[in-house]
Amino acid sequence: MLQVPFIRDNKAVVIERLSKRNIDAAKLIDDVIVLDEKRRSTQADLDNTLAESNSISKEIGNLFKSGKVEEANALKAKTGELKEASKTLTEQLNTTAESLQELLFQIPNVPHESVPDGNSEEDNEEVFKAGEVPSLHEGAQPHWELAKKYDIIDFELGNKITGAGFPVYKGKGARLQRALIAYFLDKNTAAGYTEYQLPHLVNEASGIGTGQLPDKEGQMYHVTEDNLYLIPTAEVPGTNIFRNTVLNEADLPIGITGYTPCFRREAGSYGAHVRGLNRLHQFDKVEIIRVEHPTKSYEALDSMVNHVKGILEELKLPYRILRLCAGDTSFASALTYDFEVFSTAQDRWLEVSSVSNFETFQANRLKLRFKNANGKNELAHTLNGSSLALPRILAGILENYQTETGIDIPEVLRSYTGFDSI
RNA sequence: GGAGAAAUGGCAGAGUGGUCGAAUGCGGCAGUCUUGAAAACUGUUGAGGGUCACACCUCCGGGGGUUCGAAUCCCUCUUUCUCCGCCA
Repeated sequence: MLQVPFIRDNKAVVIERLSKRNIDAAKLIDDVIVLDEKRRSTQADLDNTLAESNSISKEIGNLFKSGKVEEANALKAKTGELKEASKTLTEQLNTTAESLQELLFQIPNVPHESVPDGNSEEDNEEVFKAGEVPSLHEGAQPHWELAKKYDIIDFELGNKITGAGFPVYKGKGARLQRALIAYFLDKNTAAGYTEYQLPHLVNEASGIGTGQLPDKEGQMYHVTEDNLYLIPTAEVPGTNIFRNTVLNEADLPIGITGYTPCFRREAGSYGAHVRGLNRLHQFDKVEIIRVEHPTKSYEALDSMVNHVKGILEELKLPYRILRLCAGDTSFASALTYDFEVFSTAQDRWLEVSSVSNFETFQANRLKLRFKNANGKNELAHTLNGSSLALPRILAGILENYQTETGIDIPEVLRSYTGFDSI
C-alpha cells in the first residue's frame, strides 16, 4: 500500500510510473487525494466536537462535586446534542476511511526507475545468463517420465490421496527433496540468514498484512471452521513476524530464512505448462526475507540476487536472470528479478526464484517501522526471494543430469543425499 | 473439551466511574560530578491522527454497549496462566 502523503507530494511521478504498468491512475490518484482531504476535515470536525463534549463532561463533574446538581443536569442536554453530532461524524469518517482504503488497496507499487516498460513476459529483460546447457543423449525425457521410470515421484498416488497437484515423493525422490531443503537452508544460514520454522496456517490479519487478503483470497486454501489460511509462501508468516513492530535502527538489517510447504489453489491454471512438477497445489520452498534500512534496500536486493546465483552455480544448472518488466512485476513489488533454469528436455525456461524489493509497500500495511536517527518512526523496506523453490529445481536436475542409465546427483548435494545417482 | 483467574507504557507493576495517557520501580536518552568509567543526583522518555508550529482528538488485548463522563461497569472474541480431561 502506497503512503498517502507520498502520493500527495509526488502525484505526477506516481501517475507516470504507474503508467508503466499500463494503468491510467490519474483518476484513482485524484480520488485518493480528494478522499484523504475529506477524511482529514471530517476528522477535524469530529475532534472539535469531542473536545467540546470532553470539556463539558469535566464541567459536569465539577458541578456535581460542588453540589450544583441542577446546573449539571442542564449541561447534559448539550452533550446529548454533541453526542449525536459525533456519532454522525464518526460514521462519515469510517465510510470515508474505508473508501480511501479500498482505493489504496487497488493501487500497485510504483515500479523502480530501472524497471523496463512492457506488458508481458516477452518484455522482461535478460540481465544475466550462465551455465552450460548439456547435450543430452538421444531419447532424453521430461521429468514426469523420469519420475515414473525411476519410481521417485508418484503423481497418481497423490491424485488418489488428495487430488491433482499433490505429488508423492518416494525413496530417492523423497531423500533428494530433503537434501535440497537442507542444502538451501545451510547456504542461507551461512550467508547470515537466521533459520526459522514458521506456522503453515495464518490468520486473517497476517493475510492482509502481506497483501494476499482481501484481493487474492481465492488463491489460498481457507480453513473456514477456524478462519485460517494455508500459506501460499513462507513470505506470509515470515514477514508478519514484523507486523505492528517498531525496530531500533541498530536492529537492521534483519535476514531470516525458512523452509515451508506452500499451498496454492492456482485457480484458472491449465494446459501443458502445469504438467509434472511445473505447477502444483502443494510444493516446498525455502525463502529468504530481509528487513532493511530504506537507504540500503537496493544493495540488499543485489546481494540476494548474488546469493541465489551462487547456489545455482554450485548446482551447475544453466540459468538466466530476468529483470521483470513493469507489467510482469507483481502488485506489491517495486523491482523483481526472476531466476529461470533451462530445462533441456522440455526445451523451456522454468522459474525457480523471484527476488523482490517491496520498499515501503508491505511495511506500510504491516506497520513495520524503525526508530530513525532523529528518533522518528520510519517505515522500513522489506524484501524477499526464493532460495529456492524445490519442484522446478528438481525438474531441472532430473532433466539436465539424466544419462542413459540414470540420473546423476549434483556434486554439492551428494553429502546430503548419501547417493551419487538415481 | 470442562472449571477458574488474568491481559495496563520497552519491562515489572499500581490504579474499580470524573482533575488518569495513567503512580512507582527498572531500563533507555541527556546533563551534573569524574582524567575516563561506575555510582550518585537532576531532567527526559509510548503510539496514531492533526497542525507551519501549537491546540486538539484517539489508543490501558480486539470489537460492541451502558453513562454527561470508562483503564475502571456490562456483553463478546482472542490470548495467557492454574486445575481436570485427552493426546504426539
